Amino acid sequence: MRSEDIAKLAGVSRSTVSRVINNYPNVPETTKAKVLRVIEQYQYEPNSFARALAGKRTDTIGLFAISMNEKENATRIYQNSYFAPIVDLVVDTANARGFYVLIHTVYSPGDFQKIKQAFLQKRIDGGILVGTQKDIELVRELVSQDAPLVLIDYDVSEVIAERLNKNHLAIINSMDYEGTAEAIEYLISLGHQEIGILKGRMSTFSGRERYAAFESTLLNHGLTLRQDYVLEGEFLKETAYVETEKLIKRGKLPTALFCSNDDMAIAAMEAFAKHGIHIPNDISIIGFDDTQLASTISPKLTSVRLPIDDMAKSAVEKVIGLCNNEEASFSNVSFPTRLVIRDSCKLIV
Amino acid sequence: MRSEDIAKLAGVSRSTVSRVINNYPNVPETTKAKVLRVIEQYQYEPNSFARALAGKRTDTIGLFAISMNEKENATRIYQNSYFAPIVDLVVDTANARGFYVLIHTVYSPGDFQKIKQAFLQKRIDGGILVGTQKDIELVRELVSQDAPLVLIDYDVSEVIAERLNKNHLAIINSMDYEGTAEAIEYLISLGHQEIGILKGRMSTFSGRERYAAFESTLLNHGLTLRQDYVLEGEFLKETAYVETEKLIKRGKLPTALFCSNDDMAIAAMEAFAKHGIHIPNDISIIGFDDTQLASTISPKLTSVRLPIDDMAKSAVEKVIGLCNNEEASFSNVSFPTRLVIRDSCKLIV
DNA sequence: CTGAAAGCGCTTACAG
DNA sequence: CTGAAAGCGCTTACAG
Repeated sequence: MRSEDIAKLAGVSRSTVSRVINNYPNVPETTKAKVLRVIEQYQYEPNSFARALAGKRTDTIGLFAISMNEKENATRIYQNSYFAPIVDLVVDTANARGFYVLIHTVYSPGDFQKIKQAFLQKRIDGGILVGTQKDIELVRELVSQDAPLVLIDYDVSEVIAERLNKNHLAIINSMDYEGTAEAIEYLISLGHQEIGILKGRMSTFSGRERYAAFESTLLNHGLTLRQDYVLEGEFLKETAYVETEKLIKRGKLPTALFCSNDDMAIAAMEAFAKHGIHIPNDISIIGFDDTQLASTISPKLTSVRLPIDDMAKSAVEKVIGLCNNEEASFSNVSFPTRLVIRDSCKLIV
Repeated sequence: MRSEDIAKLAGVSRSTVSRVINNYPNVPETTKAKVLRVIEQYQYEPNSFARALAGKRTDTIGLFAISMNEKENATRIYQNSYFAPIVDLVVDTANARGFYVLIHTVYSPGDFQKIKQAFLQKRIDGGILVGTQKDIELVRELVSQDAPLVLIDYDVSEVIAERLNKNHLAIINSMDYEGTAEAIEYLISLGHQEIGILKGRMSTFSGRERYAAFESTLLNHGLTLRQDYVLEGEFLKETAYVETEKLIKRGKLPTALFCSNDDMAIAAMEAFAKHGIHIPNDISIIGFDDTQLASTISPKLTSVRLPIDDMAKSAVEKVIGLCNNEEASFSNVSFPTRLVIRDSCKLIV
């Protein structure tokens, strides 16, 4: 069933069928109704490729999940508590707006080619990039072609410094700096003076932000930052576990440990438990991300909730807006985090 | 950059460029090399829509996640421990085979239309349907058009009984019946004689299979099936929690409880914990699915592991095979589960 | 081995 | 208001 067939059945030309389908104003209600009836009856759907080829959009956006850390179990990206809700919200929001979502994972630099391809082959109108280690050169190439692009969790100053073409570009972040500061302030308000940190991967924007906020909040309060309380966790459970055990073996513990994500917080809790160190009585723990596990483990973990829902929804709105040319050509929005207080931190007297 | 441009630059015709791109045998190495060099140099990618329109495939498969249970938090489908790994494996497997994945969620019967549309608009070469309550009428419509289709977790006898056109159709299942039987046999081998069940949603294939296996394994061993030990859990945490509390209030407990999924097992554990009933000393618990949480909670949950990886990978292989017409027109494969023994079941003496 | 031409199924100025 | 025609960028018999 092609538009030609519909045209014949309705006694009009293909042009008119097309006008009806695309809701052009200059077609009288009666012809419109006539055509629509036939379309309805035969469940006609215009061929999306022919449409796109003839100049219409594809009504498809790309969602590219980048995970290039060899240490992570690379084949489990959508089970990750960070990616999963993003997929959820992006797909739902896009679907609700009548867009399809093409989803692709990037595990190696070679896979970046696939992102470019999706654009060059005109498979998508725009794309959302999420995950660690976005390749600035790829981004440069994409934006130089005016491909509508949204970056989630990206350092804006890098974009500025690199003098990227900022047309059709949007950047979505969470306010990790402020969120971390709030968490540390909370610990301080409980009376903690000796606070340690499990750092995230410093090659990521969020890893750097969380550490920077930790450092400056301590300094602002005149607290000392002991280097043996600074653990390189790299956002990974295994690394965090090992580092925590090293800390324990060194003898002296901080009274509180800020963990740059929940995975590491849980690993630390396991390490402490194994050595008979009780949470929160012996040491207070605070996580980041507020994953599902945070409220499930015992004791329940106090954590900083990431505004993933807002970020994902906003990313879709932005990319659709950019495709429609109804968005300002460059935007940069950050959503606030929220400290969720549970049972893993203790008041010091 | 169009094939025409490449042709000019390489000093050949569009036909030849096309032949090179599609790897036709009848083009000499030297012309091939000449053309490839230009393609390389300009990073040319053929327009996917023009290709598809001219008869080539789209190299895209659809993944449709169906979740129509109003009680579930419908907007969280990809965070579900069942869907998330399927998305993972489907996307990865498809990407590795050079296919893109179009992903769409179905929350209401109206959304089914979107699946049909994706096919009618020729956006995809084939599709994978996963989730509860697949609409048999939709499936009938799709298969009647010979759309390559793979159904995950679907009752084969229904397909047979409904006399569907089985061309270009494949069905992938897990061996829930055998898995459940193994779990119950295990409990019996530990000495349990009074075994209860938290049932899944009986409108789903897996819900029915798991219950049927429970029932017949008890009977096979001459054990009685007490109706007050049969709880309607509907696969939901909340329902399971309420039903477990009712069981507790009734006074007499079974010595073991088989839960048709881990979510319900965890809810039951919470209910028992609240009433001071100890696991596994007072009651043994066994779950199904072996989700991430099973190995995290305390005590660690014994559970039946679903072969989700095999299922998802196989689904992609099947759908690609069907698109290539290299698969038998109908197939039906089931993968075995595996009982993962942890700490939630006790030997009875 | 290779090019000219038709065709895939739409949209959109253009002309009326 | 509406149709004939050109064009989107490919592929593929067809002819040579």
